[in-house]
Amino acid sequence: MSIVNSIQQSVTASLSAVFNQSFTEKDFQVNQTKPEFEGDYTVVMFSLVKSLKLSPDAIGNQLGEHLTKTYPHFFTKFNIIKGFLNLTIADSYWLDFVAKNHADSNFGKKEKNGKKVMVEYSSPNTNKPLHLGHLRNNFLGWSIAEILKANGYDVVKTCIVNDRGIHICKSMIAWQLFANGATPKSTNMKGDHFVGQYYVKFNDEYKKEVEQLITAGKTKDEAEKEAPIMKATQQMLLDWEEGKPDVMALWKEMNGWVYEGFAITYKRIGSDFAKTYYESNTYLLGKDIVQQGLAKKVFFKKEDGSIWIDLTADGLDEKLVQRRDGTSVYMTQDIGLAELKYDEYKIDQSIYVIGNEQNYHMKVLQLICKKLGMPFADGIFHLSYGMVELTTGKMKSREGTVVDADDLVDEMIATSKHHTEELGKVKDFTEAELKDLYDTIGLGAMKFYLLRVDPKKTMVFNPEESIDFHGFTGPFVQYTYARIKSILRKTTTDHRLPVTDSLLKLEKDVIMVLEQFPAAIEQAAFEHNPSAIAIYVFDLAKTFNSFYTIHSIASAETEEKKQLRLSIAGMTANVIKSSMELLGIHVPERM
RNA sequence: GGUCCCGUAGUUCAAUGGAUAGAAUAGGAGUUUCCUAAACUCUAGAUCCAAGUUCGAUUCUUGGCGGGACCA
Repeated sequence: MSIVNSIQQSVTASLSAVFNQSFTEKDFQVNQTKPEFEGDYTVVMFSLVKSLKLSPDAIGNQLGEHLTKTYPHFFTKFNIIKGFLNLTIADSYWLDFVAKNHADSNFGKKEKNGKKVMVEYSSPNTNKPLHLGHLRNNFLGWSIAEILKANGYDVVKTCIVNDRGIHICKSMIAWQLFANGATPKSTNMKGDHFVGQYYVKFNDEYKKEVEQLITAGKTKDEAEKEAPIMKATQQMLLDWEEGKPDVMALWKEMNGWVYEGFAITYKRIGSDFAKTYYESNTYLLGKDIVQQGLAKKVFFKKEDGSIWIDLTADGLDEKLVQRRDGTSVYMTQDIGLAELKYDEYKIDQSIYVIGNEQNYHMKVLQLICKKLGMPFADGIFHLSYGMVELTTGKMKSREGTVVDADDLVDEMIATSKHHTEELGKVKDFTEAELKDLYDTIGLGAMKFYLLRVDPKKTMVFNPEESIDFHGFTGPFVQYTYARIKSILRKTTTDHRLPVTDSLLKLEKDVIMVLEQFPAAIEQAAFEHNPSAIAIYVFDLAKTFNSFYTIHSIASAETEEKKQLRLSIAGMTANVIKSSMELLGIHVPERM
């Protein structure tokens, strides 16, 4: 049980004993005591004033007396300041905590709870390479999956690849027109970048054609519709839907190139999927659901034959679920895919890691599923994340300000290499060890930078800050880990020695943070928020750094102190490693 | 036009309705005969505005102002 839970229990028990009224842990708050006051944890009295009809200080006094008398091995001291009851926890409690948990590399993780959750993330289009925004998505998805695993869930990671549609045909047409048969191999390019070129080429050409038509006297609307390259693209989409062999062959070949490129990027950044869905296989799903919905009168048909759902009673609009020509829309496919996922994996929860521009869409999706009585409807959760902007504003592909994922990873790793060489601490490493270290630090910095912010919030990507290795960064935490490992290598641990010393302030500070790790994991899962872990582990590393710069571990005052500090250090290393793993970040033994 | 999200030090980010709003970075001043200075210590600096609810509001409500997204 966590310390906060223990305090809540004893306080509820003491309250009923002293005041002869029953309370629950929700009737009062337990916080960590602010550093400027004496004590470890604080119970706030104000919320009890009304029901007890006593002053906060009077309640605090009686409660404090009772607690220290009843649980002398847990609470040693108390003081009351302005309605806050500050409690000091016995050193023996903290020492016991370290003794029990310091060697447990699974500390903080929960037993399996028998529930299964799916995390859909990444979900790229096959017409261009991944960019900075995708990185936030990938890191979030991976991390939330790990966090849920640590909370006892079985996790199925999935990806839906947007591999069909007009935008895919655009790069195909441009390739046909301009490539002269070039391939990624012949041009020595990564496949996704190669195909992305033609998507850009399409837009350039389209723009030219539209301008020409406008100069020839067409209106903007007409020009946009009549531009030959656009008409060719639309024809190609129709051909694709009919399964015309040459179009299918080109489509398969170009998507294949993209997948080869994606595979390299995914491997580097550590994304993986238990199952990949392809839109080309799922885009026809959901059509029968439309019919069911009509029969259940959840949907209605308009005069032109199009099918809608009326969500005005829920504060939303009417939403189209099938066009008048009988073709389905994104919403319908998404309902179909949601059902497919449920049928295939029998999941209790389905998390979608998708940007916040789809908030409305996802709200409607869940609402429709509920109205259709889908058994999985309540389990749908949209992990909505904010856009990544640049210091100069938004990323715009048309203005060429999109930060490419591969370039960024290269740059981060190059910077970590440069920095490491400058410091010259690992000159004895082999080539392979060095490469590994550069990857660890570079990717660590990047992942930490993107995960340390609350997912819901729009964040600003500052290139200079992102490659900073000082302060609130991945390398800072990694460095603390490496330092601990270095100390552990140079000392010998003897766990048979009794640990009976009392605690110094800085020792206790570290132990208190360590004790909060399980709570941090729970919070991160509850909020679907990896930044809770990033903030936690940074706090731990910082607290540990302050501790061990003042108190030597290897040459501690006594052998007992040394063993205690080694236990604290070892446990800190374990928890740092576990935390960073939850963020998808490796930690180096040396750096 | 409708719906939703966001405004906190110069900058980037924290803060289940709780004490004097925390960090990082940039600025200023220091720390190495001692476990890796990618570190540590000290210093200065902020809640968009106006009402309301509350013992207590960055947090909740309403109205402004500013920024963003989505739906047509």
